[in-house]
Amino acid sequence: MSTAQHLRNVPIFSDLKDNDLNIIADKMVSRSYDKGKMILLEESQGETFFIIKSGAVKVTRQSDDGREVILAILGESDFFGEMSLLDGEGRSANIVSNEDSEVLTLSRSDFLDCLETYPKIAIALLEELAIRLRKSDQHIESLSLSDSEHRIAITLIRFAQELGTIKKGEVTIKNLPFQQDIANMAGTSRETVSRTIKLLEEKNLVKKNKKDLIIFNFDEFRQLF
Amino acid sequence: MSTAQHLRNVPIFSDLKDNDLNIIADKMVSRSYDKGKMILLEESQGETFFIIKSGAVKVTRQSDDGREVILAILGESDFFGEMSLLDGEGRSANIVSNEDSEVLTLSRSDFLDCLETYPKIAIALLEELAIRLRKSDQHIESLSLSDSEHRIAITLIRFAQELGTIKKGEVTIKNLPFQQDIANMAGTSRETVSRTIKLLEEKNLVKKNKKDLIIFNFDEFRQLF
DNA sequence: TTCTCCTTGTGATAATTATCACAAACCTAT
DNA sequence: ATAGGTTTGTGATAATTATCACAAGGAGAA
Repeated sequence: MSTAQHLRNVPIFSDLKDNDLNIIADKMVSRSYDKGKMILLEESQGETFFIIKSGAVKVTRQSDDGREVILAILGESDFFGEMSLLDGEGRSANIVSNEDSEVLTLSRSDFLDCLETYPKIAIALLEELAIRLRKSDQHIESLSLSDSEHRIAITLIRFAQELGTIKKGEVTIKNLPFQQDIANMAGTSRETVSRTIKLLEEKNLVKKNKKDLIIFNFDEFRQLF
Repeated sequence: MSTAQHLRNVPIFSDLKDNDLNIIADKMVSRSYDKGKMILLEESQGETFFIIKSGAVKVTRQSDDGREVILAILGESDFFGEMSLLDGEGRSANIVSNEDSEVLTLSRSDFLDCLETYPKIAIALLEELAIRLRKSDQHIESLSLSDSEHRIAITLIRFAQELGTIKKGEVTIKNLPFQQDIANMAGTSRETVSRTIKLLEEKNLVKKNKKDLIIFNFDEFRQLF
């Protein structure tokens, strides 16, 4: 698939005319990262905008003693790197390739030019940031007000929405992330994740199947948490 | 002060020419809210953009059983209401007037017109949203990885940065918010806030003075937490 | 297959923090 | 100044969750 065709799938570019899309596509450079590779380091200066062509990345922050929080997992057609381009501050998070991934990159100046030239892109980007902010707010709420069972369930809901496939009310999350990653998203410990998923199974809300997790009744499940 | 003069202080409008500023100012309507009044209700449809002319507001989310998280406290020249205008979703938070406040409002369509007409506003707004997202990320990190002492200290640092006055390394937070509000921001209980502030006083890091709180050495304090 | 490494399950225990219950301190208006 | 309403301080206790320790399970390499 051509670069322009990839961009077509990215919400912030989808409003553009073919012609304009090609102009931008020409400025982009493709890079690949093996699973586990660090793509962006916290603290470093932000000079690049990234769009995920294939694969997935983890957005994380780390404390001094090495524990990490996972802020988000981004997949195909998602983008990152925009924050420090926009506000000029250093990176606020690490980005690690979560599978072998290919990304398209745009330099700082080309990115900012784009925004000036195509107001529609800026507006679409605003929309996307608003969505992310909304998710962050929900995340903060759940960390502040919910116990670990709820937080873990909410994390599973997030995965279901992003990686799940629905089949008459039943959602299957293929390749559920490791318990440690779920714990790092839910702000709890690995052991608590293990115990809680067992609890949810005992309540007949979910079922594990090898590396997959099935949520029997997704609507009811969301209702509950 | 005229509406246009107020807008001049708002970062997202500060790049505009006087002329354009006046055009926008003409479209704005002023409203006032007494302390404690609900300005925006979670779940309701978002149709208005707000700029704070004077006073302060609390951005909160509430759980079913009535407990609340405070996501932010916004003051003069800050704005809110943009999120649901941008992504079309319902409100994601409540806004409550925290003091008697005056706000300027802009209708949905005027706001969106502004963004189309003045790309600079859209870019400045992107910048502001990036800053907010960054703060949210930090907030999530601290809720996930820190114990209550750290979270409370971080909350005090936030207040110091937003409401504090510095005097040779010493920051005074005038009119420290209620312990209950601090607790709702830090994701802990009111009692824990009381005990923790006492602890910080015993460590000679801060001192209470009536309704004010003094952080003796702000740089060191930030270092520690 | 078998060995090794990584991931998961689970009990026991410790640590942290919430909750409850008041008393004390502080405001504000009469 | 006093009364009534808020806000804060503090002990005792309970609940939740982290941590430690290790067994068991699974996946991939030799």
